[in-house]
Amino acid sequence: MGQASDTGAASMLMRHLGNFMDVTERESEAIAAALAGPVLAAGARTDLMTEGEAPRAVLLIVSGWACRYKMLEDGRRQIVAILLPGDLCDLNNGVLAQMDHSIGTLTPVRYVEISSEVLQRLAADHPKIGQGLWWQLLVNVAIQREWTVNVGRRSAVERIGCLFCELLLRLQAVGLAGEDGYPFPLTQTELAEATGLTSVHVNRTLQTMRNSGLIRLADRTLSIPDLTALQDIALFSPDYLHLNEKERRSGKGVTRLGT
Amino acid sequence: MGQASDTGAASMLMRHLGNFMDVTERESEAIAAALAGPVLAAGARTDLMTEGEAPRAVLLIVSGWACRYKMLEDGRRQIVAILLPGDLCDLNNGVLAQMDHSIGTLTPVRYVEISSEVLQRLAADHPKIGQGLWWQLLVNVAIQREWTVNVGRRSAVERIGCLFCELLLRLQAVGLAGEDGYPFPLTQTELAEATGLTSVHVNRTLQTMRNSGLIRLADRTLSIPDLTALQDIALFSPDYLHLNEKERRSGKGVTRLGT
DNA sequence: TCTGCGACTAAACATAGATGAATTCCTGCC
DNA sequence: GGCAGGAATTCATCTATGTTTAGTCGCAGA
Repeated sequence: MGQASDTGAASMLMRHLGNFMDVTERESEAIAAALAGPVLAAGARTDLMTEGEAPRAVLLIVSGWACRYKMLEDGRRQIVAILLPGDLCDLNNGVLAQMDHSIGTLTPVRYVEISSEVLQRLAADHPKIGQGLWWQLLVNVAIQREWTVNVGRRSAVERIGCLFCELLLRLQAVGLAGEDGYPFPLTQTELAEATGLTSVHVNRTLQTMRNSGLIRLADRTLSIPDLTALQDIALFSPDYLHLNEKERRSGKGVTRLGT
Repeated sequence: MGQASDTGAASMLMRHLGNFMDVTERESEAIAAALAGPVLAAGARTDLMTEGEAPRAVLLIVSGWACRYKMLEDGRRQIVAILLPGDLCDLNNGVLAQMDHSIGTLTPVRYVEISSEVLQRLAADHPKIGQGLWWQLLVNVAIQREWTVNVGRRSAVERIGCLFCELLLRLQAVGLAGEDGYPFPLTQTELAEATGLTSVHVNRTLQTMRNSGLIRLADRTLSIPDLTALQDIALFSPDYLHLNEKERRSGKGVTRLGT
């Protein structure tokens, strides 16, 4: 924090990949070179890509929050993913001709656009980075599955609780959350769109959660006094985020207890 | 149908990839070689892979239906994807150490296991096949997103309607569905687990849909007398299946009207 | 200072869908 | 040919969540 270089595009991506692999000097230079393009900026609530368009490039979120969303003809909107700094969208390889969903910002966002070719070359020249990108993609799919479970089978408190836990871990993974809380920019309406509820019911549910001391949420800041309690109530299990692959692969994978 | 070779592992995969690319003689031989392993069989309702395990290999469904599912601690189950013949599961590249969901059969299934290395070599030697595998993966992610919308924002009729439409198109894409119907092996309980409903409510909803003539479903066979009507009622749009990429890429992409 | 807008809150009412239990219908199996 | 167990069906009841409406607050612009 504080130092300008820490919040650059390359270092943001490296922070994220750092959860999967150790990045060597050489690799870090290659990443910096690949992300040399200009950092672009977009205001809150604007589309970075729109359903139906041809995907132009791969987007790397540098700061701010964005989301993937789909709309039904009659206006119902579902946010299907939240994109945080360090997240790479649409590792498309030029395969799909048309976006089947939109990408929109939730807050003001800084981002860079990377061409598929540059990324492909990066992955080819540095296999470990290639694996890292692959890891990001697979984790995103895993998150998408978990979201399906979330809206399909969980109650309102559970849905919101799980989302809060997921975001805490993901933000911590890129150094953007404290021990037990983080800035939470979503409006209740957007929270509703992400959880498959209505804003009214989200409001009701947040009140309950506040009253029972599960969360504190005010002034766009969320804090979770007792993470274990929230995880238990929400039936949240962090496995699907695959945040510990590095340790596991490096052989010390024996440390797991119980399960 | 009928000829044995038509239902082999290689030809099943090629049927699927055929929606994305034209497969040359050379490529088809390479695919056949890569899938030379034995065809395995599993009964209905058994796990091919279980949450928590290390993924052994990539699975190619040759015949029968399977699914991905996740269970909550208290027993609630959500089916997050349906796997049909020609589908490749867990293009994992050896990156993730642990399955975050299970893969189970719905009917008796014949399948082959392919090692990541073999697939990687296949993709490296035949870039177009590599793209085809990439396409499969991206479409699966797109389907997953659509399922999130489905359970998050759609009503019971819409959810079931959309699922029926999706399966029709996907089965037609591998030559396993007729013009307006297909064998439908799921029980109402499983249908409920896939749509985020209860079996009782699925039953009610199916009655309604039958009575209004939208579908016929009996003897494990579904038929859709008026696909357009069902699509309209369910707010189904097939874009996310990306079944027309071949035409679109080959330049005649100008044929689209309206939109 | 006034006005308008969006976020949040709140309460009353409506309903889609869940729950639980009972009955019937198949289908495979002995 | 009878039986067992799962699947489908139906009913009655309940509740979590949606809908509607309205009020408050803070902030931005005129």
